[in-house]
Amino acid sequence: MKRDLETIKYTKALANFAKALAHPTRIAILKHLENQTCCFTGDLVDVFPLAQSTISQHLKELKKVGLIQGELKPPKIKYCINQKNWKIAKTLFQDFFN
Amino acid sequence: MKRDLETIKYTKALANFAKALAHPTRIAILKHLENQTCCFTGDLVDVFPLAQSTISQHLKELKKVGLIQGELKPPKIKYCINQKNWKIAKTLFQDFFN
DNA sequence: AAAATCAATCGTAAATTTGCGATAAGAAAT
DNA sequence: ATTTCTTATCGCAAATTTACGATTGATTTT
Repeated sequence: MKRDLETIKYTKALANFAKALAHPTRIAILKHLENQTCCFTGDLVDVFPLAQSTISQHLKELKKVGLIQGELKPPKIKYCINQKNWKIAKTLFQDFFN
Repeated sequence: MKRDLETIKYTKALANFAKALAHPTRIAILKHLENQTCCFTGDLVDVFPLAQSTISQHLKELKKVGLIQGELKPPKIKYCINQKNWKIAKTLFQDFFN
């Protein structure tokens, strides 16, 4: 194997997405967002048996990797899947598994 | 969302696979195994700038989640992709991304 | 039988992750 | 202006992950 820069970049990108998916709660949040189109932090706090701060932290991670985005609807925040990055992640995983 | 037992089981399984993929080295090891069909621990130690014990640890994680399997070829061990579980992981990710 | 080879495991340190309660920050409603 | 509502952030503890060198165990070669 060559392990050139392109390969390493691709590998890191995939590992980053995988890391974001590496927790059941974050998987469930994304599934929820897929079904509901969008939702507020509070909705998730009602669904999952976790503290509000914990949910917020998971949302932060998903936002950091770009899988979701938050839209200000004061005083709430509406979270949605970031379709562009979602597609990128999908493609990376598809390619990885052939 | 229902969050029934089936859903939770599926979610945990996917998160587990994701966790195994959540490190660039493990992604690269799997890619390497895909290309080479199979290989020995020592081959990987030559490819990656990591200690032998570290590579061994990553292999252990991949084995734990079932993505690879080791066949004894004394004094070496030949590692291969576990095709059955690979397919399962592939399907889980495919379903997840629709 | 002794030395060499290969890979797993142990022990340990540093970094990261996960979870919580408490607090802060922002806008809306009173 | 004060209170209320919603969510982010801080500070902290516990658990997990990552990496390494050293050691061990098993097998092969000498």
